[in-house]
Amino acid sequence: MSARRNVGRTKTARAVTGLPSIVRSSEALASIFAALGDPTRLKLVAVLCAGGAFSIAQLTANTDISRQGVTKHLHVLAEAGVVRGVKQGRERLWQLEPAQIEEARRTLDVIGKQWEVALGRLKAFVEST
Amino acid sequence: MSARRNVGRTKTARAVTGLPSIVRSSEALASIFAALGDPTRLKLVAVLCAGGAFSIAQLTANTDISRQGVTKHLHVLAEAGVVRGVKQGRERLWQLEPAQIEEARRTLDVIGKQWEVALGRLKAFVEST
DNA sequence: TCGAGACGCAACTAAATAGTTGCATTTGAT
DNA sequence: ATCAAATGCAACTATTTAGTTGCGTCTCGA
Repeated sequence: MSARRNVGRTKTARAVTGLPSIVRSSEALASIFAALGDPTRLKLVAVLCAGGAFSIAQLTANTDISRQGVTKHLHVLAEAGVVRGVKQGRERLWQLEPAQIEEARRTLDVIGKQWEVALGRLKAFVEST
Repeated sequence: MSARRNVGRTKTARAVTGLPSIVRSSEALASIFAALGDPTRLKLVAVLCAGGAFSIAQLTANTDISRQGVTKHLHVLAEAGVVRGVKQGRERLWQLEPAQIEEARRTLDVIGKQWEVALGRLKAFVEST
């Protein structure tokens, strides 16, 4: 796979040196966003953020898909660390893992702030004629 | 598509009535998260959040994939409203659309806060024996 | 004007994903 | 002991997606 990569390369858009931990471990971060990037999973998270621990059967009742479908989505969320399931008797109870949500939020915060700062610099530069 | 939905339905995990605009328009929101849910696209966003406007050729120079691959990713980001491209001469310059980023951040904020509140209630309930 | 740089479009491939069905396993309650 | 509830596991299908190649178009500059 991959031959003749970078068709049309030019001057390289470096100059973006100070990017924090966004780029590093972008794999894990992207997996968090990807986990949230599906309507069904987003609804599951919305239900779970009520703070309780719900069984698969309970969570299935809110969706239009089969129990096994919900199970798959839960595993995707768990893989990304957004959610955690604990076996309790004959059912498995799922709950949010807020740390990962928090990390994603922080990332978006950084992106937004960087953008603001950059806009500020640009404005200052334009006005410094 | 879909036959025998909701296999194993039980009591329905309602009781989650006050969920704000997270569930509503979950399609659009999910598309934002999905757009960020890919390492290549996350890196593109990281570069763009430096505040400048970069051409496709420039952005391609930072990745391991072809120019057309980058173009596709940019279109995914644009579809989600995360990014915007403006034609300028013979090149198209892409820049961030911080409003969407902000909306995603706010959503994660709400989720986290709801979780905290719910945990607080749970703790209070447990201690109110 | 004409060549090269930057891009757009279309077709195609391979892999991932969402969703299903069917059946086996565990466990609580009668 | 036994039945039903709740889940787990595996195979399978269809759609989406990431990435490619090839070629055509537009536009700047010598």
